[in-house]
Amino acid sequence: MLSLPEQIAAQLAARITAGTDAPGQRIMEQAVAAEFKVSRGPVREALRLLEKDGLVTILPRRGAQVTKLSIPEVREIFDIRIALNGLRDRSIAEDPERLKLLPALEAGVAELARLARNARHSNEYVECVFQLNRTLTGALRNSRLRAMLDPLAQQTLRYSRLGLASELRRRQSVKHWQDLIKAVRDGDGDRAQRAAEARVRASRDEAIKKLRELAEI
Amino acid sequence: MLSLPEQIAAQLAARITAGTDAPGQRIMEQAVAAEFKVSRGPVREALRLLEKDGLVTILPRRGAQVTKLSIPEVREIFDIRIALNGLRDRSIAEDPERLKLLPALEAGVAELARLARNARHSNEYVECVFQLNRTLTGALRNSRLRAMLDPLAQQTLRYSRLGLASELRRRQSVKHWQDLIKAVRDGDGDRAQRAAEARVRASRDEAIKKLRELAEI
DNA sequence: GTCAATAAGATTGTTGACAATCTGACAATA
DNA sequence: TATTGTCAGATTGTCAACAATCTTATTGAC
Repeated sequence: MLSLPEQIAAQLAARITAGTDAPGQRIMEQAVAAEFKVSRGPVREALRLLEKDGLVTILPRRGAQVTKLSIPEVREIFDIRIALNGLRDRSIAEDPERLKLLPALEAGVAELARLARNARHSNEYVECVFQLNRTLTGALRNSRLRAMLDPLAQQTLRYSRLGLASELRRRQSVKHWQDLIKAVRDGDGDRAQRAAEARVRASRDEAIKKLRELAEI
Repeated sequence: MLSLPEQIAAQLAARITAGTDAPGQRIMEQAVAAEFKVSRGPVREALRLLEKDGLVTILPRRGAQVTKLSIPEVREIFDIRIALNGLRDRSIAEDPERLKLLPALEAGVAELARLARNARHSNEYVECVFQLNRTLTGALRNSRLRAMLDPLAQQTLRYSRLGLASELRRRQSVKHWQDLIKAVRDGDGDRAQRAAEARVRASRDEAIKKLRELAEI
């Protein structure tokens, strides 16, 4: 069961990733406390949890605001994801029990391939990628890497939902996922790492290109 | 100026990295509050800060304890450091303003080389490595990577102080640092990343070997 | 008209008390 | 003897009020 602060954090996180709460918007303890019918204590803690995930920024004596993401910051997040997803997928591929994961991965990638072919399924596609990543991250033995990856995945969700990936890009991405599956099946950590890095790197370049276009308008 | 929770967290962190507070030891809010002559609120927040750094583990309804580090967990921390230090040093080497850093780096590595030659300077050596890492991490433009590296550096300090590095290992490490400096001077991100990865990887293998020996006794 | 000083209001930081939950010991039962 | 139930003490979780600080609007001087 989730603690009170965790419940509050989860609800606020959903709003932020969905875009209901816009970047830069202030979040006041009092207001949230009133809304959830609790005192400010748990709300304070919920905001600290969200800060850990990078979804809000806490300014001393000035409260919390929904984190604004500049292009260099988005780039930095992607660069970190390249490094850590590479490590994650290498660990998975070298795990003796990796074969248990394969059915779920294969099903996820097959679904992904289906969704990638139709531009209208943009939201489902994004959701499917998120779930695939969750499957992999959840399979990690030790939890420190997972604790670092989860916030990054949530951050990524924030702008993935803007529909930044072109159809060409999505097909390329499916290819990378298939490479990864093969590497996991063979227990080839090097190849798994390279496939993950290539995938996130391509994702980064596409996202930044799109964000630049958006910024010019 | 540091906030009250930050001050408390800093003092507790110092005790933990110094080993005064042993792994597994419970930390009770009441006791800490009494010691620092504050109420439990700021102490609570300080413990949350330490949890973010991985120095304490918070168990629901059971308070905080100094994080215990198993060998697989230490290995995981090193693996993450390989990935993120690689990214860090690549970013530094590709930064147009990297040349400003060189004097400080060169001085630090010269000092390191001096300390590496004498086994008695083990503590100073560890401290010098820590400072070199701080110099590099502090030079990062964006802060998210820094926010991830700082806790890892602090964790590393916990077992570096056990004197795990042999003299041979330290000389090898100096070599890696020198490679890094050259790569930074040349603006060669690839080489900087490889040097960093090699350094931390060697550090990991040595530390794990030593920990296994310690575990057997 | 612009800028700085000031004061009122709003918001976060801290406190101490109360409520909910957990731990460990002891006793009752099979 | 082993297991389960209960109880007291200890500890964390939550709350509401107070203090410290910041923001904003207003006033006055230049």
